[in-house]
Amino acid sequence: MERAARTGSAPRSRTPLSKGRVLVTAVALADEGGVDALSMRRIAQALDVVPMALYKHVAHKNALLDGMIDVLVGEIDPPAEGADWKTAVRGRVLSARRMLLRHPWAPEVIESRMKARATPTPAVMAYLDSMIGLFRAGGFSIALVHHAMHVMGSRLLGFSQELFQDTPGGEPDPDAPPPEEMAARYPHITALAMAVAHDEDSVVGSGCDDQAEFEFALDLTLDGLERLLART
Amino acid sequence: MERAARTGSAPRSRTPLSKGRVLVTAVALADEGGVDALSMRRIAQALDVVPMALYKHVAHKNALLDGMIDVLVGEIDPPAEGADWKTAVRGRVLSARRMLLRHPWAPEVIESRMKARATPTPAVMAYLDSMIGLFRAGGFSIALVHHAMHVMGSRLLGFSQELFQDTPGGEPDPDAPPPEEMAARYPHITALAMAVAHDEDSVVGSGCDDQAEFEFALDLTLDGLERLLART
DNA sequence: ACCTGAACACCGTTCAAGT
DNA sequence: ACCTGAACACCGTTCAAGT
Repeated sequence: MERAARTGSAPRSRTPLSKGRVLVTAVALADEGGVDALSMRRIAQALDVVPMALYKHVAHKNALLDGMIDVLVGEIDPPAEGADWKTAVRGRVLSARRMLLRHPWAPEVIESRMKARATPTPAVMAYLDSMIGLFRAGGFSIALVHHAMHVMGSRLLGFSQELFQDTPGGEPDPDAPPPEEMAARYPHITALAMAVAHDEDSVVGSGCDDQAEFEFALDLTLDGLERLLART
Repeated sequence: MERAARTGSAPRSRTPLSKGRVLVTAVALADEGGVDALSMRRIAQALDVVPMALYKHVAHKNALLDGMIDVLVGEIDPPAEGADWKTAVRGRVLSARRMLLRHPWAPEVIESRMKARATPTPAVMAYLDSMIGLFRAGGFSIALVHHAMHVMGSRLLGFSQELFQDTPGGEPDPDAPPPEEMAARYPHITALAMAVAHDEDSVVGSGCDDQAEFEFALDLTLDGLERLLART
């Protein structure tokens, strides 16, 4: 009877393997368990396939990571039509940030893969090209767009790049100093943390609105660029 | 005679192992071969020690990475004395950037470790505390420093966060499209790249001065903050 | 010709056996 | 009590044996 259950049909998943299915599965696994827990063997297992079958669709693990980046970039909204450059860029960056919040492992992977590659992945190239197009349509000279791209940097992909999250989580530090010693050793950080906590009448513990701060930083940057544009 | 050579002295390196030696060796290995090639076993080999000996000085590999970050942050110059806030912050960020250029693997490690930890590593905490102190001494209100920290983000540690380096290197892309197709597919990037290449009479190939662009972006940010400060 | 199991050369870390 | 070799449970990827 075991035999009957297995005869006449594919022994594994019915839908055939494809690069797209591999990538989407890999992204889902990374979302669940982080990128450290992502292995070729685990992806294969999730797809109910032998590990070596993956190598028909991705050359090696780095190529898989590149493909995953492109899946993510594909989630960024296209630019708003008919909007001025500033709102178009702003909206797109905020869309990129929403994507990053869904995939917290993305910055690390993008950071490592972008540095290893001679040229960005195709989807990133297309995204950057379209972004440059938005600036150009807004009246930026080539030289000024070049500056703008450097100024925006990875913020274009929604990187918030905080050095420390005001809303802490993650591994509790075993040898973290007690609060009173913290206050003595890092007086300025402590003062800031306390002020922020009391500042707003927010329900959440930290009192720091990350989204608002991101937009604040983004707007400061865009305002700076706008000022440069007006000067020419 | 082999026997004589080995008796009466430690069979391996004479200087005793210490956390500092482990960390410095790990940083050196990462500088040479990148962080992917860094393993506990390889560090042990470089120190002429059995792998397990490392675990007396670092709890596990993540703790080692944290320690390496602190070594790097220790390389950042202390703030200039007697300078106004803007030059003090500017100088320090540029020092951080010089550090990052010496350790290209750093952003990836910082990115991944900072996200995993509830609180930054001790050296990063001290650095941020001192940075906040610079702003405060310059007359920034607590609320404004908070904004400033979000605006500066990981630029404080010298992250240049380019999405693509104008001076390409790294793995050549096997399935990269030929130049003429590149131009058709990414017209804006191509136009920008060509303009930048011809623009300056630089000796280097690319024509993009990364250092100048970094300072440009940094100054735009600092100017924006200065404007906010003046408004209060 | 295609697919895949076993094998290779690595990992980080545990643990028990040695001194 | 300390140190360490062997072992465990994983990796990514090669390769030869199977169909």
